[in-house]
Amino acid sequence: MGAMSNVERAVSALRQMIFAGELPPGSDHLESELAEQLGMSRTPVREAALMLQAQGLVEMRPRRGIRISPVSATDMAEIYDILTELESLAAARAAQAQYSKSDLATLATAIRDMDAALAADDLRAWAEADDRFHRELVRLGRNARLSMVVSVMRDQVRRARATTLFMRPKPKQSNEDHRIVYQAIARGDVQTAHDTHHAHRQAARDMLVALLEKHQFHGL
Amino acid sequence: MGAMSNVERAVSALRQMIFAGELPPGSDHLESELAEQLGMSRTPVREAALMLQAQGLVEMRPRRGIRISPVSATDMAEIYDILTELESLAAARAAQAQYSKSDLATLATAIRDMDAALAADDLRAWAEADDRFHRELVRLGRNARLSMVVSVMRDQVRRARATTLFMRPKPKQSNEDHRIVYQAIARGDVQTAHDTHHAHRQAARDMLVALLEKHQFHGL
DNA sequence: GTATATGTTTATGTATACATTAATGTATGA
DNA sequence: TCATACATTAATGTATACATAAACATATAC
Repeated sequence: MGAMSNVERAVSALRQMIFAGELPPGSDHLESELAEQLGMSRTPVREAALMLQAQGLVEMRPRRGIRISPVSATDMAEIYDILTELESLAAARAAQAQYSKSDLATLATAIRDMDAALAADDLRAWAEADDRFHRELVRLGRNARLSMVVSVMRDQVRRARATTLFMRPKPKQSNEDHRIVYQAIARGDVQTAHDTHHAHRQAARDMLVALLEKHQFHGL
Repeated sequence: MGAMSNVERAVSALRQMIFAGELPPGSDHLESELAEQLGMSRTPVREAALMLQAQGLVEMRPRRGIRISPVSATDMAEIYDILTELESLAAARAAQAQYSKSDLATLATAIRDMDAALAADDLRAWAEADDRFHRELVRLGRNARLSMVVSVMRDQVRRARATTLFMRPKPKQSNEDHRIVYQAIARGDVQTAHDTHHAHRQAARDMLVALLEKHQFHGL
């Protein structure tokens, strides 16, 4: 029925704990501890940790336990550089694909939700809709591997957001950019879709890196 | 001494077998079979398979065994699209970094080796030097995550090369491109480095995809 | 002959036991 | 006091045993 293996349970539980900050960046955890917490044996925990390690969320170090990977300003710069290139390509491909208005409904909804969240000053809701927009954008680019890579990178960004979301300036220009990208895709303007999104992500990168550097989240 | 775990041994053995074609694309293998072949228990084989799965080399399907991932023309298009963007970024960053001639020695050597291999009509040697060039280029871009992603993608390309290397036209333009990229990096010409490499990879993509499509390597 | 239900097989998912080995603590000597 | 060698500890790496559940085959009904 609820055909979900313990490994899957462990993966999503650990992810949740990491994103919630319950397992703080840089902290170490024994396989046996985590296994007990999750009510299962070490085996599925180990396998889950291997998967999360492949996604850069944890590092398994011999005899030191499972370390929750820290995210430094440098890391964030690396990640955003990758996101910038790959998402821009996805935007270009989406524009090339000649999608109909109804194909783009999810994008449009996300944009409206961001507007609403911003008007209501609800940053959490904004971040959620922003995620939704970017995920859908990449999906429209129709490259399964690219989607995978981007989603792994976005996971790592998400972890820093607890820190950055309430320190960064209100994302006003951001919504403007999204709208331009959306319209470019709708009318098949490949260049504009690509370049606008590229600039959008690059701006976000510079802002976030500066923020993290300023607040000395270097090794955290 | 030779501190190498069975998991590591399993990973490199399986990689070798996959690249050598000993485990053909699309074939299925039981954990227990592989374990016996490698002279170890299922546990390290399973862990190795999980890692290779994260890199897209195999797929673990419940009760069907470990499947060696096939690489179709569509897959190749996806992979090259990613390689194109990320390697071009690396080229741009390398040009930005103002490397000295001696920093670029490895690149230069790779180019010379490609020339020599081409003159001697030794395609294997050419492919090896070509790999070396691209690996070094990415390294010079100084983005650890990007290097990782690119290396995973390149592994998948390598698997198709057994098929494509001797069917494709002689890589003559290729060497020309490499030289232009090298010179652009050496003089700090970011735009040329980026654009030339971008076009270089895109041309390779189109050629390879056409080749694979023609020879109906769709599901293989 | 087809389709459904039932039984059998068997590969995997998980738990557990054990071997290995790195890290820590202790003692000895200078 | 400090350094080195040794013993101890304990976490991981690996093997193994077993429960589970999917795939296959068989049989039965229509």
